Amino acid sequence: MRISHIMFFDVERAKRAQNTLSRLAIITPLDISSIDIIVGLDVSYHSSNAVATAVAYSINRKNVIAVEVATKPVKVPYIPGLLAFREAPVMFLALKKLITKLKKIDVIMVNGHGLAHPRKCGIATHIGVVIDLPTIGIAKKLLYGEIVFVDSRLAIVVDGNIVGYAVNRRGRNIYVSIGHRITADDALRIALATWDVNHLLPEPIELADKISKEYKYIIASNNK
DNA sequence: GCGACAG
DNA sequence: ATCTTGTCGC
Repeated sequence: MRISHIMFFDVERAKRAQNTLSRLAIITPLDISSIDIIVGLDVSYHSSNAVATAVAYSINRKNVIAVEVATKPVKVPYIPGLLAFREAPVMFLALKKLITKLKKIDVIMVNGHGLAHPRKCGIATHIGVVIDLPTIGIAKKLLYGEIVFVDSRLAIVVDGNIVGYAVNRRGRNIYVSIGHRITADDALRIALATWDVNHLLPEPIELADKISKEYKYIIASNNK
């Protein structure tokens, strides 16, 4: 039996890349009033294929504007802290398809963390820095950081700084963190502005997750 | 060495 | 993430 190339992933090199990318992450306020199009990014799997879905959601119209799906054989194992090297490549494929069909994108929401990460470079920050657009990380579980009560809110603190907030939904916490070109407060405002009270996740991510699972068999078989 | 560990 | 029926609880 031949050794799978999945074993040749260079962990130390990946961590060095994250340290480099994290230094390029920018924390800055957004003009909330002009924000409209939020893109949600998520990935599902079918056998050895990753299926990424990019959903463009309009805050003003409270509706989906466009959807694009992309697939790619998975070549990197899942290692906590290094998720971006497994999922970002296929997310970029779906994102590029979507960008060619839209006038503009205001913010991108990624399923995963941003600065709430051991090297301050979760997948949301990784993607944001690479394409230089505002990004927000949305995760169902905490990976890194401390939860601290600040002004009656649950703040995610890393190295003494608030990098995001935990939002209680359906009795469990959902973690919203800074990805790139945004502040923790603005990330929270935008997440709440797109959050359907009946759903566990903000709508762009909720929809990307559902659509990705809905089409993975069709897309994956179409990929053979 | 031990435990934790996004999707 | 994914493999999966019934089942406990609001």
